[in-house]
Amino acid sequence: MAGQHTLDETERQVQARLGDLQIDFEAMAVTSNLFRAANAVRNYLERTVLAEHDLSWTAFVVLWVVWIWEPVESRVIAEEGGFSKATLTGVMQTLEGRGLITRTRSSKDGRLVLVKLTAKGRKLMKQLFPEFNKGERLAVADLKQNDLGSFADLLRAVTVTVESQRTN
Amino acid sequence: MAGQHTLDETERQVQARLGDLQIDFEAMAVTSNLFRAANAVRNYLERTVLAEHDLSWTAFVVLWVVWIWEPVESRVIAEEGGFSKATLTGVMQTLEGRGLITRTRSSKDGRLVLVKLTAKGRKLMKQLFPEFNKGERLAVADLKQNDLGSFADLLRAVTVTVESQRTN
DNA sequence: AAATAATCGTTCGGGTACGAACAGTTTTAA
DNA sequence: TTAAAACTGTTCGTACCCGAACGATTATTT
Repeated sequence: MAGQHTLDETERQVQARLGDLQIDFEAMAVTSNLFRAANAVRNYLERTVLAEHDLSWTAFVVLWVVWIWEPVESRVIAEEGGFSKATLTGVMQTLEGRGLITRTRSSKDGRLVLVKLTAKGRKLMKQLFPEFNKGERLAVADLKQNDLGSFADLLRAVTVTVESQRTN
Repeated sequence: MAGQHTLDETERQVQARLGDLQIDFEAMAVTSNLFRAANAVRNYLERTVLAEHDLSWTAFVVLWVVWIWEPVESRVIAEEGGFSKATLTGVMQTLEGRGLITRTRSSKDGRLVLVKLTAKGRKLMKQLFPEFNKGERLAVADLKQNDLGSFADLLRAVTVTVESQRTN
């Protein structure tokens, strides 16, 4: 477990520093555990499944999105993966250099770049994704099967709420 | 919303590429939504509350842990925050340069470094944390109050499961 | 006491990660 | 049909972020 301190102890310390200011400790617990969990799962999968294929988390997500939806515009990859276009450019340069994807400018709309997997990329994903999914299964192994659906729904609700706040 | 495609459509595409290979789609949905949610919340809070104080997410987490538990060893900060010692060193150098924390080598154990907030750091956190918590509250605003506790428990369970897998 | 092992924080190298500014393309206004 | 606005992907600068290797310190063996 990451934290050594109990939740109660943490709450006491926060109140000691803020006096009687109202703090929503349940919201605090959700966000802090959200990050701990996401980080833990990411680091675990990067160290095990992905390290064997010399891939970062983001590189894998890019490959996965392209694998499922190719040919696909850069913009869509960034949205689906949840990272910025700037980040995506760098990651795709790496993947293109390793011969896993190709980028071609669209003839319909000169602003768009269409991304596809190479044969090498497809072969990699066909082997890698089942291994990756095995890791995902392991990450939720201690949860009741019955909870998984509502768990995913809660996570989705957080995403929707927060993204509706975007100024754009 | 980040993804434009439905869950069903995604599952169909995956199966089309893997034939009859068994895939745990519920586990897949949990991890993918876990990251989407964590990323969305992080980016939102970085763009709003933290940007006003010119702080990154990680820098804030470091300040928060130190604020609550000072004086505290580097090792504990990395554990509580869920990032590596290497990452921590860089972030703390930034924070020390901005006069928000101090680092002193322990006299009891020459390997340890003890971290504290400066007066400036404490003043910052006293103002910043309530703002930050308001953002956290907003992120879970659309969830039923009744679900928050079990949601945090599910997240914690994932962390525990994954971290028990560490080879160490 | 001397050798060995364990622990801690830093450094190093490479790969993300972001917002802002940019150039090129397409769409919309006037 | 020009001019203005919107959109896409890249570049730039700065800051993370990690594992591995390292030097320093402390604990454990023998």
